[in-house]
Formats: sequence, C-alpha cells, structure tokens
Amino acid sequence: MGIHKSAEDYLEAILMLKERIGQVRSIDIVNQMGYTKPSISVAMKHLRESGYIRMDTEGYITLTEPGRAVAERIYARHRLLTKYLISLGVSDETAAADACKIEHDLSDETFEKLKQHVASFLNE
Amino acid sequence: MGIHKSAEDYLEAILMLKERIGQVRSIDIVNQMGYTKPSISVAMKHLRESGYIRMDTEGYITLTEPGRAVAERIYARHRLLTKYLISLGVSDETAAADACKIEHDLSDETFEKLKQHVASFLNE
DNA sequence: TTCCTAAGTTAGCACTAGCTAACAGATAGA
DNA sequence: TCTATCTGTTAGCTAGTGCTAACTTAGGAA
Repeated sequence: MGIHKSAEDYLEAILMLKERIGQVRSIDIVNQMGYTKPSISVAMKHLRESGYIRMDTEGYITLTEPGRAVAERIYARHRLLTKYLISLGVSDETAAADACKIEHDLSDETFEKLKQHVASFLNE
Repeated sequence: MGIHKSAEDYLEAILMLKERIGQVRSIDIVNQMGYTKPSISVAMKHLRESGYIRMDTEGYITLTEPGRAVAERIYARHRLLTKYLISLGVSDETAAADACKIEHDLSDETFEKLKQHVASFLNE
C-alpha cells in the first residue's frame, strides 16, 4: 500500500531527534511533535510491526534500514524546502511549517529539479 | 474548523469545469475527478449545507460567493505551481500532479513570495 | 407501454489519524 | 514503606474521506 504521511512524519522526527539528542524514546517524540502519549505509542507499535523501527527493552528507538531510508528522504526534502522558502523571503517559522506539509507531496522528479534550481539560484 | 482539503478540491474542480464547459452537474465532477457518483453526491450535499454551492432543480451547480473565493484561491495556487514547476523542467503531468497536492498546503505568505519569485525568474 | 440508460441519492463499510480515560510498571523522595 | 511522578500501553471514541450495494426518477427507444 505504500507508507502513510503520518508514518513519514514520525520517522523524520525520530531521525531529527537522533541527530539532536542522541537517544530517542516515545516521550521525546511526544514532546517534539505535540501529540499525546497514546497516539505516539500506537504509532510506534505500527512502525515496529511494519519493520521501520526497533525498540529495545528500555524503550529506546532505532531506525531500521527501510525506516532510515524513508526518514532521510523526507528530511532531505524538508531541509531543501525550508532553505529555499527562506531564500525567497518567507519567515523562518512559515517556511518550516509549509515545508513540513509539502515535503510529503514532492515527487522525486520535482525534488531533483528543485534541487538543481536552488543550487544555481543561491549561487548567483 | 476551517474548510477541508477535499472541499477545496471539489470547489476548484467546479470552477475549472465552469470555465471549460460552462454548466456543471455532479456527473461532470465525477468524470473530472475520477471519484464515484455517491462520493460526489455526498460531497456536494456537504458543500450545499456549508453554503459553498447552490444547485438548481435540474442539478446544475453554481458557486456562491464564499465558494468562489475558495475555488479561486486554490486554482490560483494550482496555476502558479504548475507553471513554476514546468519552468524548472518538470514534466507537464508531474507538475500538475504535484501542484494538485501542494496547492492546499501553501500559506498565503509563501504563495506571495513565490509569485514574486516566479515573476522575476521567468522574466530574466 | 415496456425497457434501458443516465443521474442522483441513501445506507452502511473501511481506513487514516488523532483524542481521552484508565491502567501498569519503574523510579525517586518523604 | 508509602506515595508521587514518569513512561508506556490498551480500549474505545470521533472526524475526514473514500468505497460498494441498492434504490429512485426522468427520458428516450423499441
């Protein structure tokens, strides 16, 4: 069926937290994303059952290979879009918020073209 | 609660059909969007009850003032995004498909900045 | 008239994605 | 030890958005 938007968001958040604080538990995702504990708990269960993450006995989360691939893909889009929108004069907060939503919908083709454009555009 | 993405899509489709074929009925939206008749029928009922459209006794649909405002807003985003992506070298089909998804998530701020950028970018 | 088709509707289902309520287990402090 | 807090879970609810099945109604053709 393909991966859901929400799953992409959770995996991206895990990756971002990993980079920022090293170890990631469900409660960190709760604080990061603003959803409730039960919502995150259930979402992590689904990600576990789908093979995107693993959890050790203490609740620490690691991305599996497929999970990391999804997370990196979305995170790359997020960073590119945010940087690009800011370069257009959009405020930091709006740029990040819009990037969060758009990142799921960008096709590979559009992402590549946009990357090329940003590279030449920012180097003028 | 604000207007839903699906409602934005339906209103946009009605506006596009209006421009293309003049008069619009539910069945035209079915053919345009690829959803089933019952889905469109229920959606039109909601749009009616929310005051976004009117339907005469023969089933012909007109946008109300609020409905037209929503439709124009989304359609403007759609056209700008499509044009812009194509100018980046994205294929027509992918550009249109991506625009369809992204158009709902663009903030007013980003839309304005993108509009300015496209204007100067395409006039170089 | 009878029958077929087109257009529209209602009822009920499934899936995504969040929520609250309630509870279990571990840890730390009085 | 007793209690409070922190983390995590399960159960059940709600809303959005699409679907199929089954029906009505109007028009046109045989």
